[in-house]
Amino acid sequence: MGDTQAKRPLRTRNAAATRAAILAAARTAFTQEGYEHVGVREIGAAAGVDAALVIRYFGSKERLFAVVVAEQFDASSWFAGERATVGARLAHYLLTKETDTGAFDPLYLLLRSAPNPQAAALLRADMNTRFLRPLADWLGGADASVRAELIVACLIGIAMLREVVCSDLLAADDTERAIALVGPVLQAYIDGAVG
Amino acid sequence: MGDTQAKRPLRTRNAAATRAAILAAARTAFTQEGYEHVGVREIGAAAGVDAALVIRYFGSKERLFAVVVAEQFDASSWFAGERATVGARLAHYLLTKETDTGAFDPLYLLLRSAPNPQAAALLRADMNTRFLRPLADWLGGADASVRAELIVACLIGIAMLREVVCSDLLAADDTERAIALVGPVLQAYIDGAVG
DNA sequence: CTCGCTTGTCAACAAACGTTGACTTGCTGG
DNA sequence: CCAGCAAGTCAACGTTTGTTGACAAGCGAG
Repeated sequence: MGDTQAKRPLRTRNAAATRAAILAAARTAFTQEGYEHVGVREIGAAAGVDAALVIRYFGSKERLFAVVVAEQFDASSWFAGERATVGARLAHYLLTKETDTGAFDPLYLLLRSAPNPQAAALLRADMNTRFLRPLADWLGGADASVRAELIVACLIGIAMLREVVCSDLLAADDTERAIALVGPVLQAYIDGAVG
Repeated sequence: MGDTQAKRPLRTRNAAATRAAILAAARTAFTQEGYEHVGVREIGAAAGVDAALVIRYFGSKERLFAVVVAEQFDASSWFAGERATVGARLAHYLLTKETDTGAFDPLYLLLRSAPNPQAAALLRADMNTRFLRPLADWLGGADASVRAELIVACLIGIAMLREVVCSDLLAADDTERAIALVGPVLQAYIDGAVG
């Protein structure tokens, strides 16, 4: 966050390290601001590098975004541990996570970049192959794919609500109540105990 | 959709009618493509008018968007009729609605324009005052505002999933199953019968 | 009929964008 | 030690964007 100066090398010449720095900067920026609101100049500056180098290393902004998406889309960390408590833990994570942190979260990457058609195409592909499909396999049972989608829809919707309509509701006071309301629903989808 | 010619007046001089035409064009365009992917030139062309006139009538693109949002954000049509069947009807509407139609839907306006900070601020305000608050009042009971938010989150999430991840899942075959799974959850939030 | 206000168009603006090619700088193998 | 290639910078391009001010045209009142 502090290395915006460009004169002193600031890092010994190393293609791999520079590439990694660009990728890390892009990951943070895309997650926080979305595909279209991040410029390659901004990414370059955050990595302590000229914007042209970003293009030279990744071909285009779109391909850089594709690398970021492919690199980090992963559902396995979310749906792990004891199955009976996944719903509650997921609800807790969703509703207590700080929204303004730079930590990567595929959910925020998705909802902040979805309106762009090119970004949406990339997100669509990885969302299906790396998230929904594994989740459906993990769920098993009847209507596994539909249940997987509804779980993801629930996650996206809550993240979206916290992101866009953040001010008034879902305030700190109601967080516990919200967790108590969301958890069982998620768990019902996981167990296939609805309908 | 067909009146793109600009030479012949095509409409008698009428400020009110022209303003309405611009507003209608903006409504459709913003809903289908989102705030940032619509240019004032595009809106003007759809209304059979020069882009400069759009600005002269509404001050700026942002204010035009604000008018569109304020004009149409309304929850009352969704949460009407027999209370016991609202969940099922809502689920059916959500999952069978054609996504590519030009029909206005505040949900799509929201999720396609949310990444833009200025648009998000406007959406946030109207979402709260014109949607969540009335819905919470209509719901009543314990945790009304939290339940209202979770209902909206569910709607947004499903719309988002259909919009972004449209290809593989939530296909036509599974629609009935999805409706059967979503309806009861929404109804439970409406009745306050969760947790 | 004609004056004058309203309605509308046109050309141009400054800024930002991704991208490109030519240039300079630094490390390293022989 | 120095040639050569890799790593990085710089200036510029062509578009596209929202917005502006000056100008043309139409309609109603007198």
